[in-house]
Formats: sequence, structure tokens, C-alpha cells
Amino acid sequence: MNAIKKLPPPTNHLIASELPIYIEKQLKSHSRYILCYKHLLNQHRNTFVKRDTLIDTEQRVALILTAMEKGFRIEFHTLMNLKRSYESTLFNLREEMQGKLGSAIRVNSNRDLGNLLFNNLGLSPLRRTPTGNSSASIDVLERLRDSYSDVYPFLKSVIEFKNAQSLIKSVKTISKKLDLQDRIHPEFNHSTCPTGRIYSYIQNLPKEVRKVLIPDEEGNAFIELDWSQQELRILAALSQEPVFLDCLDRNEDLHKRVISEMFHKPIFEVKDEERKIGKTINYALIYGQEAPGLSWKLNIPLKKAQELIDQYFLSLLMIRKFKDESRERFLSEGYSETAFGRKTQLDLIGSKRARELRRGFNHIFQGTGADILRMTLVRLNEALVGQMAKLKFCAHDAIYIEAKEELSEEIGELAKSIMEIEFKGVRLPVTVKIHNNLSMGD
DNA sequence: CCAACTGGCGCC
DNA sequence: AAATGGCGCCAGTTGG
Repeated sequence: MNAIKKLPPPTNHLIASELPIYIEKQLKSHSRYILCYKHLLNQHRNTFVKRDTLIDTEQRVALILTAMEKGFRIEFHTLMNLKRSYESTLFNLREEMQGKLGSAIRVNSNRDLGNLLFNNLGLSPLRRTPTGNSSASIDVLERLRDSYSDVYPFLKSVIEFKNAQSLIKSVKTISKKLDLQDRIHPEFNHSTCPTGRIYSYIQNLPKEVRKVLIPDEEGNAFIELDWSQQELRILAALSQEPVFLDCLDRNEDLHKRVISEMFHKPIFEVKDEERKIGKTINYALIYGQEAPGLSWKLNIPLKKAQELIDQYFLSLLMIRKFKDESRERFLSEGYSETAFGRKTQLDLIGSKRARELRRGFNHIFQGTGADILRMTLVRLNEALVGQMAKLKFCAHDAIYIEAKEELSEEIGELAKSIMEIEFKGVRLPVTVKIHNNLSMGD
């Protein structure tokens, strides 16, 4: 086994504990973000940021986030209508479940649910939670429903109930966060995630509920700018895998192309069913997923899953090489680094080793994506000076701008041209959509 | 009664 | 060990 050394932070990098000193000087009036950086001190995972990156980008990002925390106006009566409609759905489903089951059940408690399914009804557990209990989460319930729909029709209602319940939870979350003017504020956290991602609870509002978030003024619209398949393109660029590069050059579908390569058939013969498999494997790679995970995800035998993975690496040799070399680097250097120098220390000693190696591999893509987002926020912010438009929100691979509706096409094109950078020879294309609320068009 | 934890779910 | 990375939030549960 390789000797694992614990190395000091690389030169030209600040250790997290130095951050507050720099930030405090620059950002006297934005105490919240100084605080955020201070939280880094208590982090168990060390993160390092390049000195110039910090000064050029991080503090500007902090200012931009502060501005975006002005937040959203919400349509209060729409929120209440949603709430009422979910409540009545829940009421009906509760009746339905009890009818089918013959007794009441507390669906909220997965423990009760698990007892019912795996003790009282004697079904065999499909999966366990980390503490060893039988999992009764939605995806398990769906598998059970598919197998036992005739015997246990209440399973269908339970799933619908859970779905409706998660929606009503989101409504509650919003209601709790409203200020006196019925505005909701993102509260971006940009310092806790080791990969550099910026987080806000608004990002994980269900899309259906996000539509209550509307522009500040009548006649304004949201411009949504999305990088398409950002992480996969980063993978293509960093690995220089010829199949990926060729595919992107020709503007072909990446997931279909993977299947086409793996099974040696022309791309136009790849069916949508197979494309799904290609997509699952592509993302599995980025997450460091292995055969057991893939077999659960695709609902196929373990052996089949392993064969798929083997075939994937056999067809995409440069990706395999990139993965192997990354692993070697993690082991010799002790940390994982993004394309722009954001590093995260890996804990490679002990039981977490395998997990840390997966995290390290994922850090490359997730972190590089996060770097790109941060730099782009800064560039966009500058480009929008003097325009009738403002940065509104961001979510990992998407940026939202609010602008006058008549100007939104034009501003959208401007923003798109700024976001569509070329990254190591790979273009990162952006899709533009205009919305009247935060989730859906029109 | 509160705080911390667990399991689950939402988004990317 | 969900043998898929990241986070935030909720309800339920447990311990003080």
C-alpha cells in the first residue's frame, strides 16, 4: 500500500484560517460574509483557495451574493392556493390509504411504515439505513409497489401521500422565511462546501413550488441561463477523451454516443431506453459510483452492472486513464484539486478511504463547475452595469437575471455570450429561457 | 422542554 | 456502509 503523507498546504495558497484576515480588510460593511469565512475555521475538511483567486474573485462574489439576497417577491395568494390544494390532496389520500389498508397509518414515520411493511406484512427489506434498519424511503416503496401492486394497493397511495407531503413542507418552509414585505431571501452560504459550491435553501424548493417566486416589478421577467451538461464537458476537457471530444464537436448526444461506443452500433440505432442507461453511467462515473450502486439504480443484477462499467472503461480509455491518474495524485499529494486550484484535503487514512477517494474524484468536476460559476458571476455582474437588468439567483450550473420583459431576449443573448466560455478546448454551451416566475415558462 | 441526531427528500 | 458527490430543511425520535 502506498505511504500516505500529510502535506502542508501548497505555497501560494491560503489556509482557511487566514481567510478572515483578508476578508475583514476588504469587506468591513458585510459582516455576514466575514462570519461565513470564520466558519471555515471549524471545518473538519481543510479547503485552500489561491491567494489571487481569493482577492480577485471571492470578495466580489461575496458582494454579489449580498446583493442577490435582496431576494424575491412572492405571490402570497398563489402560495395559499397551493397550500390548500396540497392539503385537500393529503386529506383524500389519507382516506384512500385507510380504506385500502383497513386501519390508520402514520405515513410520516418511516419507522412505523417499515414496521408495517417488513414486520406485519412480512415483506423482505430491499435496503438498510446506515444504522441497520429497513429503509422505507420512496424509491424502496416504488419498487415494492411495482412488485405487489395487486396485493397491496395502498402502496400507491402512500407514495402519492409522501409526494404531496414533501410539497406542503416546502410551502411551510417558504412561509416561515417570509419577511414583513412578503419577500423571501436566499441566504447564500458560500463557505461551508469543500467543493466551493454556493448553497441556498431556495435551490432545493421543488420546481412546482418555485413558481410563487416572481419578479420585483410588473413587466419584468426572469432570464434563466443554464450550462448544459457542464460537469460532463469538464470531464471531456480534463480527460481529453477523443470519443467525448469528437461527439461534442459533431454536436451529437453524449449519452447515446456512449452506448454506441460500448456496444459497437451506430448512434442512430440507440433507443431512448438505452440512452437512459448511458446517462446513468455517465453520471455514475462523475459521482464515483460503483457496481452495487449502479445495479440498484438500473435495477439489474450486480454482475450485469459490473460488466457495464468494465465496458465503459474499455470504450473510453482516456477517461479510465484520467480516473487512474487522479487516484494516484490523491494518494501521493493527499488532496484533490479543481482546474482552477481549489483544493480539498482528503482523509485517506482509515475506514473512510474509499469514500474519500470518490469524494476527491467528484470534487474535480463539482469544484471546477463551482469555480466557473463564481468567476462567471463576477464577469456577468460587470457586464450588467448600466443595463436595465440585475443578477437575481444562482444554482450550481444556472444563473438567473431579472430584466424588463422587452429587453430580456437581448440581455439573455448578452449573458449567454459571456457564459459560453471555452474550457480547455471544450465549449460550454448555455441554454436561455425566459420565465415569468422562478420555475416554468409563461 | 430543548438539542442533537436520524432518515428522508428536495435541488444540482 | 445506498459500495453515488454536494447541501439545506423537515418530521420523527431520543436523550438530557
